[in-house]
Amino acid sequence: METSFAHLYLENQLCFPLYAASRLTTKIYAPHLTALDLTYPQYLVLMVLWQHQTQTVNEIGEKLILESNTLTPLLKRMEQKELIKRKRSSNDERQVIIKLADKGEQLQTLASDIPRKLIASFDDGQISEQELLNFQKTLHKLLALMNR
Amino acid sequence: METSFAHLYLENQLCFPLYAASRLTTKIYAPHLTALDLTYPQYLVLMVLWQHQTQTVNEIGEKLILESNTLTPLLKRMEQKELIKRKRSSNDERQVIIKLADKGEQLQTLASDIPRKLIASFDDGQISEQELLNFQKTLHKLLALMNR
DNA sequence: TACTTTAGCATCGTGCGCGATTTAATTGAA
DNA sequence: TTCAATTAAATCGCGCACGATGCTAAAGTA
Repeated sequence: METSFAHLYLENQLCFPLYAASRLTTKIYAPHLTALDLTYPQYLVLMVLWQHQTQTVNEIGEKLILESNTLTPLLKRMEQKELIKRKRSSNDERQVIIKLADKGEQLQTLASDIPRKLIASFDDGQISEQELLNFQKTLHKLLALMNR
Repeated sequence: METSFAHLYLENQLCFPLYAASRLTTKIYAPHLTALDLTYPQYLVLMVLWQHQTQTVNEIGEKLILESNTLTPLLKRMEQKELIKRKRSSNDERQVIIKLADKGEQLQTLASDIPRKLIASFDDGQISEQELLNFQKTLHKLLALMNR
C-alpha cells in the first residue's frame, strides 16, 4: 500500500496546497475586510472598479475569472449595500454596466490601509524575496495555462 | 517596507492568483471526479482515509484545515452515498470515528488514474518539472507560515 | 464529590462558486 | 428580410466554507 498508491497522497498533490493556501489567505484578510463590511470577492470587485470606472459584468468576470452565475448575485448584494450601481447598457440591452456608488468609491481610502496592516503577519524571514518572485512567476504561468 | 516580500504578497500579486489558481485547478479535477460522483472536498476526505483507515472528525480537519461546521455536513453526505461510515467512539463519546465503507475503499483503484491524467494537462512544455517542484516547495512554506 | 472549564461535534445563517438551463437582445447567414 | 445561431445576464439547485452559537462528554479543580 505504501508504494502503489503513494501518488494519491495529499502531500504529493498540487491542488490541495493551492486550495488550502487560498482559504488561509482569505482568512487572513477577513478581519480587515469585515471591518469594512466587505467579503473578499466583494473587495476584488471593488479593486476592479477602482481601476476601471465602468465595467460590464462580463469584463469583471474576465478579470476575476468568474461568470454571471456567481457575479449577478454578488453584484446585487453590493448594489443593496450601495457600494455599486447597476444599469442596463443603452447600446446593447443585453449588457449590464457596473459603476462605483459613492460609498464604494470612498472605501478605496480605507482599504488602502489593509496591505500595511497585514505586513507583520507574513514578514518573518522564512522566505526570501527572490524565492517569492520565482513562486509568483510560476503561479502566473500556471494561471495562464489553466485559464484557456 | 518596499523590500519586504510581504509587501509583494499584500499587493495582491499572490493573493488573487492563489484564489484563482485554486478554483481553476479544482475545475480541471472536476470531470474526473464527477465521473466517480465525487466533489473535490469529498475526494480529499477519501485520500485521508485511504492513508489512515480510522480518523476522528478532528483529525481529518487538521489534515484538510477544515472544521466541524464544514466537515459534519460533508461527512454526512458521504455517509449517505455509502462512501464512509460514521460511529461515536466508545472511549470518548464526544468523538466521531470515520472509516471507509466498501464503496469508498473500492474508489481508490479508480481514483489512482487521476493524478497521471492531471499531470498530462499541465505537461505542455511551458513549465519544467524542476520549476514545479520549486513551486511546490515554496507553497508548502507559505502554508506552514499561514497555518500557525 | 460538586462544580467549572475545556473539548468535540453539531446546527444555523450567509455568501460564494459553478454546472445546467432560461430569457432576451443582437448578430449572422441564406 | 427572415430566422437560426450566438451572446449577455439571470435563474436554479447544490455543495461547500465559515463565523457564531449550542450541546454533551470529558477533564480539571477545590
